[in-house]
Amino acid sequence: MDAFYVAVELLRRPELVGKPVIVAGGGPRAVVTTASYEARRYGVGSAMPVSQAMRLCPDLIRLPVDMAHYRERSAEVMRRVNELGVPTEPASLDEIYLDLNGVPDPVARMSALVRRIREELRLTASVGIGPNKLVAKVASDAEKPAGFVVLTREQAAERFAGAPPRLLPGIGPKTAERLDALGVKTIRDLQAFPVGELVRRFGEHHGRGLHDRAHFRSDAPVARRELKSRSVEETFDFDIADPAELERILVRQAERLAAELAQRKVAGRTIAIKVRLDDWTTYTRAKTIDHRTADPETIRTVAMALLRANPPARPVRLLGVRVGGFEERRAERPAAEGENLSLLPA
DNA sequence: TCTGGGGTCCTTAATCGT
DNA sequence: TCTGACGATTAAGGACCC
Repeated sequence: MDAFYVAVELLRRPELVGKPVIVAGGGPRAVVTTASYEARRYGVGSAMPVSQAMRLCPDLIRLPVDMAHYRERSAEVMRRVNELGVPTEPASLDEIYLDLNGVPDPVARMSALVRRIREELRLTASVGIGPNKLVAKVASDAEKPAGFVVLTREQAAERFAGAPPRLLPGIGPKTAERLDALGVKTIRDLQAFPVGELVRRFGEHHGRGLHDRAHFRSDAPVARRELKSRSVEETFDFDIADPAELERILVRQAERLAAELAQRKVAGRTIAIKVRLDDWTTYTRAKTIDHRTADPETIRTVAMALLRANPPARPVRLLGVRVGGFEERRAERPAAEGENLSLLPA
């Protein structure tokens, strides 16, 4: 979906259409969640501090985040997507992969879908069609908004050859910087870079991944993914140094998190806290217990023990709690002769 | 008035059992 | 009893994505 949160907001604020608009959190430390295309012309973009965005565009209109509403509108979109009856993989509220293998005329089906979304929901979507998720993703981004790009792997490798490596998903600021230092300025440079050298410098996995990506090779299946962890975290408007206050906040977060786990009917074995200090140093501390839990008392007690064992040395900017390890623990070890598997812990 | 919140995946290191 | 290989698990940090 194109500028999804803003687009949804503009449906109820039609007088703002055509103006530079952002959806952003409140408070002095908020960042931009989504910017309208008009705002982007000023250089405003996602993840930018709102303070900076306002400096770039003083007339910027700032709307608060209303996730519950975006979730509802997203469900309306996703219902229409899923009516195609093909395997899907939601990537977020506003992105979804479809496995169109075996679908007779995928281009026609997808343009009909986009038309439906436009006419029934008054929202615009962009589509990328390709032989794998990587090509589809980059193609869908290429002509936003309302783009519709169909490419083979070879066409993608040629069409984006002149673009910076940063265009490829998985290559972020750090990797782009390291590649730049190696003289790799474009995807073409990356395509030509010896894979052995990439492996030597970035490691087996990442190195080979960079080479494959540059050539738009990808074999990740379209498959729905299970939730692995759930967390609650909060950046304070003002840094907090008082340990008692931090503990009160942690208790609230633990209880909120437990409620969400219960609602989703999941439970986990690993409980972790996250602390970000005023100088932006961040640490996490985790403890894995012998059973899965969603119990507020347990989560609160473990989180509190982790905080007390690791008291922040400076004022705290962010505090959070996480529960992970949802999946069933499975003994991979082959059974010894005569061993009774049924006596093993779950 | 620098830098959110909710996630995933990978790497590295330590530890433990067979 | 010691040693090494190896696989699994845990912990911590970091890169990346929307």
